[in-house]
Amino acid sequence: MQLSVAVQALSSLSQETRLSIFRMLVTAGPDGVAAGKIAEGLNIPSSTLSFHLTHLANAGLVIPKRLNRSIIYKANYDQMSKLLQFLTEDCCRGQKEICSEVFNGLKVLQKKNYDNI
Amino acid sequence: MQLSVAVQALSSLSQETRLSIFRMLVTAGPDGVAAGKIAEGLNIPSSTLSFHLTHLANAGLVIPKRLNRSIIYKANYDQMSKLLQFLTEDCCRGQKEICSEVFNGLKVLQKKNYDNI
DNA sequence: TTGATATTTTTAGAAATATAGAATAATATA
DNA sequence: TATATTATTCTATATTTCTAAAAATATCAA
Repeated sequence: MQLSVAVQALSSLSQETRLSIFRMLVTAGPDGVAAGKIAEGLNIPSSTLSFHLTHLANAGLVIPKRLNRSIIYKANYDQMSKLLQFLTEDCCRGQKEICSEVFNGLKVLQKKNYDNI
Repeated sequence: MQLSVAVQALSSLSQETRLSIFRMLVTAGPDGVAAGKIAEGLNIPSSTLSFHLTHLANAGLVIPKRLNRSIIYKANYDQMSKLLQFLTEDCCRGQKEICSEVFNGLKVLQKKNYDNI
């Protein structure tokens, strides 16, 4: 992932409403969440939400798909994975002082949950 | 790490100049880099640099320390570690589709370099 | 204490971002 | 076709962020 692309993704996540949207979509999983349900859950006007969803979609972090009258948004796991790889490997160069806790944390999640890692 | 703190850290890294500064400081390691050297390396005016260094310091991502006439900046490994933990564990909930590549990437770095992980 | 060096703070203007109401578009249903 | 539903785009306004020159501060050395 290029620096400029990473900046765009980071910029998208560096806003409380958008980070909350992304977290909601990760939690929701592959089914995604309709725009209206997101707006309801976060209690924000639809036009404000739409602005943020467009931002996230431009950064490649979410993917919209129309289903009847709704538009379903899903977290783009692949793009987030690439951002995390950029941060750990490219930006932090795998430095043990930075990455060992992350590594250990993921190892624990791996043991806890067969669905993870 | 709280959501609002994560947002502040992400916001700090979501700007090309600041991300470049942080990468330079990670690469430099524990010795850090003097403000003047950073400005020289990135070819930016000192006042502009100072603005960005203050931003990074407020986000806890860098730590300044005066040494004679210079001010040496170091990457704060601990804060970056916490941000990465927030992103992988709290935000992405350790989802295998997002985190397995990160996990594998760090495992490879672990094997390659005794200094890492 | 004067001058040189290193950096920050102040300041101001330009640019980008965020918010939300109103208008518009797409889809579904009676 | 008329109406309701769902969401986006347009628009205006408010706010924040970025840039960099100018002024101020801190340190050191002669």
